[in-house]
Amino acid sequence: YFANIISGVVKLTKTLSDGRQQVVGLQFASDFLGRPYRPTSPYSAEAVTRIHLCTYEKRQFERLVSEMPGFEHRMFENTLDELDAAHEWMLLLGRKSAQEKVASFLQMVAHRIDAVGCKGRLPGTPLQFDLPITRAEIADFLGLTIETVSRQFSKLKVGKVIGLEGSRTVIVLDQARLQRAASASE
Amino acid sequence: YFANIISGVVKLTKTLSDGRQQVVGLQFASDFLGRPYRPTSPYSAEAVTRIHLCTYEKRQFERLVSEMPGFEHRMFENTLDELDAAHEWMLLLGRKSAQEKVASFLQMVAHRIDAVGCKGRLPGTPLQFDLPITRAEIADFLGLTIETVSRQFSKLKVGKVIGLEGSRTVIVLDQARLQRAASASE
DNA sequence: CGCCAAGTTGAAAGGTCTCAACGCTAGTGG
DNA sequence: CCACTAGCGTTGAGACCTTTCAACTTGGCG
Repeated sequence: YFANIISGVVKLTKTLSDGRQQVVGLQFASDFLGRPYRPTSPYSAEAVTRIHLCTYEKRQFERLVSEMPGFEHRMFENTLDELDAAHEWMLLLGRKSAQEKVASFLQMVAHRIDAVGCKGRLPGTPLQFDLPITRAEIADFLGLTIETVSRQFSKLKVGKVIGLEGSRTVIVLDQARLQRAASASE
Repeated sequence: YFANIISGVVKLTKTLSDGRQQVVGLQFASDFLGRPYRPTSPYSAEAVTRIHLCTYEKRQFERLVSEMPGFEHRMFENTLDELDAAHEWMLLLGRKSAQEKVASFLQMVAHRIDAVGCKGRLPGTPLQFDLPITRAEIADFLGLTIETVSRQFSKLKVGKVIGLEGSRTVIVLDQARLQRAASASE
C-alpha cells in the first residue's frame, strides 16, 4: 500500500536486533509514504499523532505513473529532497554533540511548523510551537538517550535560549543563539 | 555539470564550519554524480582514487530526460536505493558502537567489492580486498576519529576476525563473526 | 484522590576523544 | 646505496561527554 498524509505526523524507524532504534525520517502533511518499485519498505512507519491518510494500492500508483505525465517526476524531486535531508541528518548524527543535536532538532521543527502553521505570526514575536513527538522519540531521532535529551532541553532553558510550557510547548527566546548552538553546515 | 563514474571512487562530504566533516556517500563505478533540478549540490564531491568520469552539462541531462523515456525512471530508482542506503547509514551513525561501525563498514566494502571484482573467487576461500580509502576517510564516514578506527581494526585483527597486510589490504577470516560484530538491522 | 506514563535530575560507569609519542613505508636527494 | 623526510597508521594515558541506573517530580485522567 501507498499513502499520502493528509494530516498528522508519521515516523520512519529502523531497529537493531537488540532493540536499539533510530528514527530515519519524519513525514508531515502532504508527504508520501511507501517504497515504490520494491515489495517491502526497508523501514517501519508509525503514526506519532492522530493521522489522516489517503491510501491507495500499488496498482493505482502504477496507473498514476503511466497516466499522469508529471507524477513520477514530482515523486523523483521529492525523493531527491528527502535524500538531501538524510545527508544533513547524517552530518548531525555523526559529528554533532548532544547540545548541537537538540538545537538543530528544534530549529528543524520550528522551520517546518513556521512554514505550515502560523502564517500570521508577527515578525519579532518569539516563535512558539508544540513538539509533535515525545522525548523518547526525539532521542531515537537524534541518536541519544532520553536523559541526555532532557538535560539538553534543561540547559537551553536555563540559558534562556528557549522557554518551556509543559514539556511539549517550546518558545524560542533567542533565535540567533539557537542558530549558533545548532552549528549549521558550511 | 553532471557525471557518471567510469572507474574509481568518489566521496560525498558535508562539513561544519569548524571543520568537522562527515562522508555522506561513496560513489563507485557506474554511479551518478550531481544534483538534478538544483543549481548546486548540498555537499561536496572529492575523488579518493584516480578516476575516470563521463561528464556532461545540465543541458544534455535535460535532453536525456526528455528524449529517453526510461532515463528519468532509472535515475529515480537509483535515488530510491541511495535513500535506503542513507537510512541504513543513519542507523549506524546514531545507534552503533565503534566496534559495530567498523565491522559494518568492512562488510559493506566486502559486499561491494565481491559484487564487482572477484567473480572467480572460490567459495570457502577467505575473502580479501583492498580498502579504497584511508583511515581518516573511514573515520569521517563512520563518525569516529582516526584513532578509534585504528583501535577497532587492531581489535578485530587480534580477535582473528580479520587479517591485515599493510594497512590497506583486508582478509576476512571469520565472516560469521564479522557479521555478528556488525549487528545488522532486524 | 491516586495511579501511570512521561519527564527530570543526580551519581557513577563506560566509551570515545584528545593529545602525544612512536612505527612504518615510500619517495627524495645526497 | 642509503640516510632523510613526510604522510599515514598505531598505541598509550588521561580528559571529557554520554550512558546507565536509580530516585524523584510532574501532568493527565479515571
